[in-house]
Amino acid sequence: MLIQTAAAPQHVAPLSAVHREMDLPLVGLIPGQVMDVDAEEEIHGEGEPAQYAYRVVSGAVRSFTLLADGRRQIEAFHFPGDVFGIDVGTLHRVSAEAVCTTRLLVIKRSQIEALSQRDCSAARELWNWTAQALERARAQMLLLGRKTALEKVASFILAMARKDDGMLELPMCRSDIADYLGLTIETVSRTLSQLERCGAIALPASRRIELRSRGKLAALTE
Amino acid sequence: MLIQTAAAPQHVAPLSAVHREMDLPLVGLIPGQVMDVDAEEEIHGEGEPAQYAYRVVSGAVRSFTLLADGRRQIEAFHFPGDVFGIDVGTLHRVSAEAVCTTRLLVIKRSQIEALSQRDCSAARELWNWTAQALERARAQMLLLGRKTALEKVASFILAMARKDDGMLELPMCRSDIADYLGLTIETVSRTLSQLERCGAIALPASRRIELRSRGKLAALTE
DNA sequence: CGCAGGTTTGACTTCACTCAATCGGCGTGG
DNA sequence: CCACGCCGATTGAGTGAAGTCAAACCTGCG
Repeated sequence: MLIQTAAAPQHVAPLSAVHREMDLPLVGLIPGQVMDVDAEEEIHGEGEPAQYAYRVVSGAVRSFTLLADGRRQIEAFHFPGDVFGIDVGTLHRVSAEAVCTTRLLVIKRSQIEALSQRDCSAARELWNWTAQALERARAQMLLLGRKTALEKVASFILAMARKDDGMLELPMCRSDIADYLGLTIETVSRTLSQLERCGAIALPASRRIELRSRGKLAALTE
Repeated sequence: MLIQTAAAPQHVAPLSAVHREMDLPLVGLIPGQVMDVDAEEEIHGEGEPAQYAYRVVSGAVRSFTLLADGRRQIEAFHFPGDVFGIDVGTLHRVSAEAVCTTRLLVIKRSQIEALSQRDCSAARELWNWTAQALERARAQMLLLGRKTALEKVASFILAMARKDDGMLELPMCRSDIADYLGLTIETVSRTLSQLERCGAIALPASRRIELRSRGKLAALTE
């Protein structure tokens, strides 16, 4: 992390009130602090005390859980605007790492707690974030349990291309994609090549995907 | 459903205040109504307006989503005490059906809304239910994406045996288990037979599982 | 008793995994 | 500027875990 390497997030620079308000409606009532993390750096670990919650300003974050032998399931990627790390108990139930150089807003859990006890609309916003995460988790369960490799990769591309159109730049490597989709890197790679061959996408660079036919992709999504 | 067959849940009998309070701390402030549903009956459908939330009194419920071609992923089973059907938006994002004859407490969504705007602790409880569902969804994502058939079935048995010890009676059929674990009924059946052969469980009837060695099961869970 | 549904088992197939080799882009150093 | 090495990505060959299709088996019920 920027400036200091201590385990706990360090204050870097308070954001201007205007900027903060734009980025954090409601939860923005709490004075968040900016934190910069390098690529691959851990933000919080599974089982650690949940002292902070986070909002992505720029960059990307992966939340994941591990099995004893190291198999990894990435639960979600978090992009600018997304909130993560709000767990109900006192411990984080997943680990989170920066996928690339990432800037975060850090919010003290104790302040969230205090606010949500005073302000029902803040409590409601907390609920909203968790419900949104649940909604995504449900879609991911359907993908993991019932879709083929082709459908998984097509769904992934369409989900990542929500905002952009035509071209998208992936911040994560193949093994991140594989662990998100419940596949191996080889299968991800083969499937992307297959999508390129059939004209659905183009792959000008390994982390750049050009959408050639949204229709073909959508048809494969089932 | 009992008494009437209309799509909307029907009032049956108000529960005594004491009983209601025991079953529904906080959300119990709202006068819930009892509803009985038959096995296989739909409770709410995906995309329907979310007029009600539910709490299981007795029986079992499955929440699931479908792909266009009918492939099904069961997101969760709900047992006595569990709350389901609290979605944030105005529409249910999953379908719910009774696994067997089931008694539910039904709560009007509008009343939940109203209460959560007045009472921060009620809002917090709503958040809690959703967060609990998310927690389970995360564990299920790890299972679906990264566990083998043997690990999936062993995990399932251990999760179902949380309360009971030694013997457990499953309310659901093999295809429900298969759609919950991301497997086929044949694989579930074969895997159960395998667990019986290796002495981890006994299967005196198709829906009855006797735990013979929790250790062996746990070892297979990874 | 016989049917119907769910379940188990068997034989075979296939999709995705494993292992291994090769490719390609990028940064470093000669 | 080019050569080298590194690391992630791609591709290929072969394997294996789970799926498909199909038959047999319970078990409860009319």
